[in-house]
Amino acid sequence: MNSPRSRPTVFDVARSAQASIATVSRVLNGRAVADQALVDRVRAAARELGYRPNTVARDFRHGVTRTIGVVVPDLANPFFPDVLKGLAHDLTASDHRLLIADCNEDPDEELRLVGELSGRCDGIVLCSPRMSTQSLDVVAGWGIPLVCTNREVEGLPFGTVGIDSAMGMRQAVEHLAALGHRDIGYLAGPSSSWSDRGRRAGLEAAAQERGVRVVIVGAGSTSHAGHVVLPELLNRNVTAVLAFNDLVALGALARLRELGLDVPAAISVVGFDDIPVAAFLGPALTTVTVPKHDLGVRAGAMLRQLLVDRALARRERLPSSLVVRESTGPPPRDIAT
Amino acid sequence: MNSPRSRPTVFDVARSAQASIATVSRVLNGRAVADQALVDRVRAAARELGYRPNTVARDFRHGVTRTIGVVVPDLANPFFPDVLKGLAHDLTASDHRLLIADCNEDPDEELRLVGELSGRCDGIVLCSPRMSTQSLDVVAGWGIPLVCTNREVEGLPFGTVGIDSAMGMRQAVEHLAALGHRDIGYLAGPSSSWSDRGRRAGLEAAAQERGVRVVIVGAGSTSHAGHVVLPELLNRNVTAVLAFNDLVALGALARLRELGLDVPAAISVVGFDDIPVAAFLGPALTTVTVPKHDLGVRAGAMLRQLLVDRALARRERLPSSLVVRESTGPPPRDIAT
DNA sequence: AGATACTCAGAAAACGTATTCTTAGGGTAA
DNA sequence: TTACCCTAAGAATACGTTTTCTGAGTATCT
Repeated sequence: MNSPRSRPTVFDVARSAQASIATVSRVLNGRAVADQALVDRVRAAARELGYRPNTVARDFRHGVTRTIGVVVPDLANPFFPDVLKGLAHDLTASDHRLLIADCNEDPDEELRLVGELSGRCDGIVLCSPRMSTQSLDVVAGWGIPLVCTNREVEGLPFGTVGIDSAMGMRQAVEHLAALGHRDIGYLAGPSSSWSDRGRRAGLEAAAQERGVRVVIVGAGSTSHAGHVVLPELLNRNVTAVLAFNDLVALGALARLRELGLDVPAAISVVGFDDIPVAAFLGPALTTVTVPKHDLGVRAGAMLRQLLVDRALARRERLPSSLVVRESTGPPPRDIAT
Repeated sequence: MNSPRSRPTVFDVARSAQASIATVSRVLNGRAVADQALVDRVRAAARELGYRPNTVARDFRHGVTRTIGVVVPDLANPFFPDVLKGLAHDLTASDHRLLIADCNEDPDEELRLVGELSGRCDGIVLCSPRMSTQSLDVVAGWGIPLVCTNREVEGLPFGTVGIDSAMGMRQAVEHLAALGHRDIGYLAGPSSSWSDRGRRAGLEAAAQERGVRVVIVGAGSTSHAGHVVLPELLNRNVTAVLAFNDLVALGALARLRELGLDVPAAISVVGFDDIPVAAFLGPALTTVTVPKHDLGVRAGAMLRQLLVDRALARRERLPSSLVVRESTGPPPRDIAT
C-alpha cells in the first residue's frame, strides 16, 4: 500500500518475508542461504508479490547487459534474416539476447543506430555496413566489441567475417563462358556497398581471364532497381546478366518477361545470395550461394571471443559457390548466322 | 589515470572542468546554466575525455528507456519487414528506439522474448502472436503496455490492430466464382495462427454464400509447406487454390510448374499478404493485399497512446482487398464436355 | 539602506540491485 | 572453560545519472 502502483522491489519482498534485501537477493540468485525456512519465506513472498527483478537496475549494477545488437541495412532483403537466425542460434546458446535494428540502407542512420545500441549492448554485429570509413573510425573510438560481416576493414580492432565472393563470381563466369557467352552484363549494387566492389572485382578478373566482355550498369539492391535498369543492359548486346543480388535478378527477370524475352533461351540470368525464394521462381534462379546461416554463427562466435578479449579480433572468410538452376543456358544463335 | 581503462563518467568530466557533477549534467542536457565560461569548460572537458553518458545508468535513473520492443514469429517472412518499417517510421519520429526479436514461430520462445524485452522496453508490439491465451494472460499480469497485431484478444488490456481478412477473402471468392470456379482448395496456415482462423472463417462464409465448395488441407506458413502439401489438394478436384499467405502460394506455384500444370490455364492460385516479390513472379501472383506499412504505423501510434495512459487500449481493424494479377483465370473446360 | 526575493551552482539524495563488510552467534579445540 | 574461528544473515556501499535541496551571493523594492 505504501507504493500504490509501482512494481515491487527487493525491499518490498524483504519486508514481506521479514528478511534483509541481501538475503532476498541471495535467495533469488541461487546463492547459498542456510535456513530453509527463510528461503521458503522469501520465495513465497516474491511469488505472492509478483516480484520481477528490474532488468535495467540489474544491468546497471553489473555493468553488463548480456545483449548483442545487430544492425542490418534492410530487413526486407531476405538475405539478412538467414544471417540473423544463425546469429541468434549461436548467441542465445551462450545466454545472450539479440537486438535487431534496421537502418534502411542509410549510412547516417546506421551510425546513429550503432551509437544507441552500443549503450545498451555488450557487443555489436554490423551486417554489410554501408557507413564510410571515417564513420567506422568513430565507432572504433567508442571501443565497443564489434564484428563486421561482408566487409573487411583495415587497421581497426574489429572482427570481420566475410564472403569470398570472387570464388562464386569466377564460377559464374566460367559457367557462362562454357555455355558460350562472350558478353556479360552486370547490374551493380549500391555504391556504398563494400560487397559490390568485391563482386565486381571478382567478376572483372574472371572475365578478363576467360576473354569475355563485361558491361556494368548501376542498379542498386532492390527488385525495383533491377526492373528499371535492366533495359540499359539490353541496349549493350549482352547475352547474360549477372545481378548484384537475387532481388535485383528478380526484378530483371520480371522485366524480361514483360519484354517477351525468354529466360534462358533469349538471355541468361544469374543472381547472388541464393535467397529462399530463388529456388521457387520460374525459371528457378541460377545464383551464387553463400553460407548465410554459417555467416551468422561465425560472427556470433567471433563476437563472443571479442567479449572476453578485445585483442582477439580476427578476419575470417567463408566460401561462395555457384548453384546452377534453370535461368542459365546457351546464348541464342546469332541472327546473322 | 585514476581509472585506467574504464569509461569516463560525469565525475571525471566535473573534475577536469573544475565544476560539480550537477553542473556537468545540466550543461550536457541543455538545462539552464548561466556562466558561459563554465558551460564552455564543461563542454570542452567532455569532448576532451570522449565522455559518453552511460545509457543504462540514465535509463535506470529515469525509469524509462524510450525503447519499444517488437516480437515477430519469423523475420524470414517478407510480410513482417514491411510492418516493422511502418512501426519504425512512427516510433522513431517520436524519439523512440525499436528493438526487434524473432521467435521462430515458437510460442514458448515468444513468451520468453516478451519477458526479456519487457524488462528493457517501455512497451511491446506483438506481431501475429502465436502464444496461447493463457500465456497472454501471464503477459498481461506483467502490466507492460502492449499492442497485438493480427490478433484480437478478449478481456485483456492490450491494444489490437488487425486486418479484416474476411473482406479480402470475400473478394477473392467472388473473383474466382465470377470466373466460373466451383471448387476451391485452401492451404491452411499454422494451427497456432489466429489469422488463419479468421481467413478460414471468411473464406467459408463467402464460399457458402456463393455456393462454392471449399476443401481445406493443413500446410503452414512457408513455401516449403505449400510445395509439399499442394498435391493433396489436386486429388480433391479443385480448380483454384487459395493459400494462407504468399509464401505458401509461392511453394504451390513451384510445385504446379514441376507437375507441368499451367497457371492460370490449368489451375488458379491466390495468395495472401501481397509481399514484395508477389508482383515480380511469373505469373504475377493474384493476392489479397493488406496495408502492411499502415499496420505498423497504427500499432506504433496506439502504443504511444498506451504509454501515456494504459486505459486507452482500443481495437482497430484495417481493410484488405484483392489485387488481381496473372495467376487467376477461368477454370479449364471439363474434359467430359 | 535594509530586508526580501531571486538566481546560480554545488551538495546530497535517490533509483534497484548485487556484493562487500560487519557483527553476532555457535561450535570446536586446546 | 575459554579463546578462536567459522558461518550465516543483516547493514552498508557502490554503480552513474538526474534532480531536489540548500546556501550564498546579488539585485530589487520599499
